[in-house]
Amino acid sequence: MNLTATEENYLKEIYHLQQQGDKVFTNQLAEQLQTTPASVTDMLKKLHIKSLVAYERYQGFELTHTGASRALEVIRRHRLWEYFLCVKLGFDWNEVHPLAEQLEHVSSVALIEKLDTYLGNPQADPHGDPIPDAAGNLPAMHHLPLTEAPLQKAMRVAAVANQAPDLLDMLNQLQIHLGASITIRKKFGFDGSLDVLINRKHPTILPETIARHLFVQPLNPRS
Amino acid sequence: MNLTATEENYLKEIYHLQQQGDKVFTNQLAEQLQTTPASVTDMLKKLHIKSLVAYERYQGFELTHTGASRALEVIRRHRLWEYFLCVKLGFDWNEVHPLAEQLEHVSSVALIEKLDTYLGNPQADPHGDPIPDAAGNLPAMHHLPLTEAPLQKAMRVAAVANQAPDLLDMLNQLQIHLGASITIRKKFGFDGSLDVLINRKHPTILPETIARHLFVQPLNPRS
DNA sequence: AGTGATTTTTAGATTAATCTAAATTATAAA
DNA sequence: TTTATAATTTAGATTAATCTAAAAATCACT
Repeated sequence: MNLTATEENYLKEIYHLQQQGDKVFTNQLAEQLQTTPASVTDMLKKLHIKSLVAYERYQGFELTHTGASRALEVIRRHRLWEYFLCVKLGFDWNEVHPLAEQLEHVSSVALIEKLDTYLGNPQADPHGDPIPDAAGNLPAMHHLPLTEAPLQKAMRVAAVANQAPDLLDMLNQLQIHLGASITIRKKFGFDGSLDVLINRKHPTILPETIARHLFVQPLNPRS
Repeated sequence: MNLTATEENYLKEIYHLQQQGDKVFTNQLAEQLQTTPASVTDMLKKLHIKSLVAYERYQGFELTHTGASRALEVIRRHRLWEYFLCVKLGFDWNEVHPLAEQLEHVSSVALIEKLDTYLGNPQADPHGDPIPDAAGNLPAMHHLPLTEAPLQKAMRVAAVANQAPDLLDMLNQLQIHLGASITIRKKFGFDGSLDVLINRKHPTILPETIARHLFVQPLNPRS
């Protein structure tokens, strides 16, 4: 069955929220989608009837198998377009999210498969987020949050877990891009801030609010 | 002011209908948009209030200067996406129209300008239709309909004035693509059918219903 | 277990786009 | 110039998505 752009957005957000704690709640989703709890309830009833979410009033909800698979299709489209916008059209990584939000709702299997081929079947989008394949499988990523990385060990930035343009803009300033090297020199107990070396050259204090969104991997990953 | 996808579609169709006879009428537009005359009237009132069409009840209507300029923006986006789909993604010219109908409504000036640059500022889409520049100027094309081309003279196919997949499919079969050569050997007075030579090799009878949609130019155009 | 605060849902409207059926205006032909 | 036909508009509903305000359910704490 065909979904509206709005329905697709709901599924996508529910999917993302499920990544941290399996049940999702009305207010949580309303905030994420910048809408009211009442609107969320309305939409949930509809998605429930379509068997895309498992929903019981007042009890929270989660995607059904079908719902998750539809969500992954949208995420696949979103990330492929982001990749296209950066790599082919030369957009900066902090500009592509809102454009991909629009492009992801263009519905055509043939279009996405040809785009994927044209781009060379990329594994991750410009923020390092994995791109599901046509069957909905997510390539495994071996990341850990920078806040949990070992001290004194150079790590490679592999993903940024937040698309906020302001964050990406700040990372640009700090010369932190995908592939950049970060070495933690000291962790401050007071607020979790990190004293780091960026690209083996620039010492910087990284607030925990930033570090939390950075995902890294060892410089020579084997597994 | 921002327009909805529906409003953009109305403007685009009005623009196309104005190309043949300046005033446009309700039923005409309703048929083109596959909707009812009542819906057209509703929308016209809205577009009139927004100063995009000059409209007086029962008297037909036409685009204002602003309306025409907005229509050309949509046409520009449509044709650039068609070009992208054919040239970069490898779609066939008879498949791209419905996809471009969706992509054309993604609104971002930056996106279209980067796409245009990436494609090398093409002058025409895969059907030979000229692509307006960012300022809304249409590159002049020097075409004439095949039905009015001289006899015994090899002509180059420069445009197809109808996107119907069935027509394009038929042209594929006949080996008529953009750039193909057509020589009219005889014109039948009975129904206007043409006896032609395609690509200097294949003699074929071309019904007037097909010929009407083909636009050609002399093989070595100077002007 | 009782109660106050929080979360969620319902009730009732609103806006954009659409439709059908009825009424109105224009047009063309006798 | 009347009148039948065709084109267009209006009136009144419908559907999807949204909202505010009020009601209901759950939760958390004493």
